[in-house]
Amino acid sequence: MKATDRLVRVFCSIDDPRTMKKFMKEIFTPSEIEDISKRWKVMEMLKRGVSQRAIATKLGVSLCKITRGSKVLKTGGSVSNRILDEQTSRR
Amino acid sequence: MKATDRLVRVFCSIDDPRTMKKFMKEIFTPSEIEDISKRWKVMEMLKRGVSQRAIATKLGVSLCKITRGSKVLKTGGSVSNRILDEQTSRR
DNA sequence: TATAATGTTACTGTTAATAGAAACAGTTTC
DNA sequence: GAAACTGTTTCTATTAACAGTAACATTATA
Repeated sequence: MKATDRLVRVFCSIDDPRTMKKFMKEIFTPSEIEDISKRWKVMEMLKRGVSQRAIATKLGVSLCKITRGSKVLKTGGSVSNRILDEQTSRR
Repeated sequence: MKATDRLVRVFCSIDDPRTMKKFMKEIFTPSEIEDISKRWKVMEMLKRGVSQRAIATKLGVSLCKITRGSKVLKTGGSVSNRILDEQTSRR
């Protein structure tokens, strides 16, 4: 099995948020954590219908990053899209 | 709750490897996935007692990256360390 | 239809991770 | 104790993600 798949399984095996956060701090650099958190926030805001320029201004993020997130959400079978849907409907 | 913590919870909520891999491809760039997979592989090899120079040669990875992984494993309460321990003992 | 708002793409400079290499420290082995 | 091996740190150059900005495309609206 490839290293990527083994890592995927490790992520799957962790279900406690505290442990997950600790693990992420071990395997990601601080700026990577910042980056991916921002990417997720972009996704959340796109899903809420906030305009790309408003997101850019509010988060201090460039448009290229947002377009990237936008494409993911439009992709068929997007996991991010499904998760955000579930979160919204649960409220 | 901060975006980082929300993202952490999303990771925790996924337990199917196929879904996890798909999600990671959505939120990480291809080179980031390459990078973190290599970091994990470094950890695995360090844990097996492979010398840092042997790892560097085999994986085409610089020593600074390996020292980074080495420090994580030595840290008290390292999640990576515990997971690798569990994997080893299970075989 | 003209204008405004929004989405998308392209370009340049910046920044963080890290490769590659060298140097130094500690340990082992002879 | 000298030589070899291993771990760690430091330095410079490279690379990918991305900020900032502008340009272009599409859609909405007045």
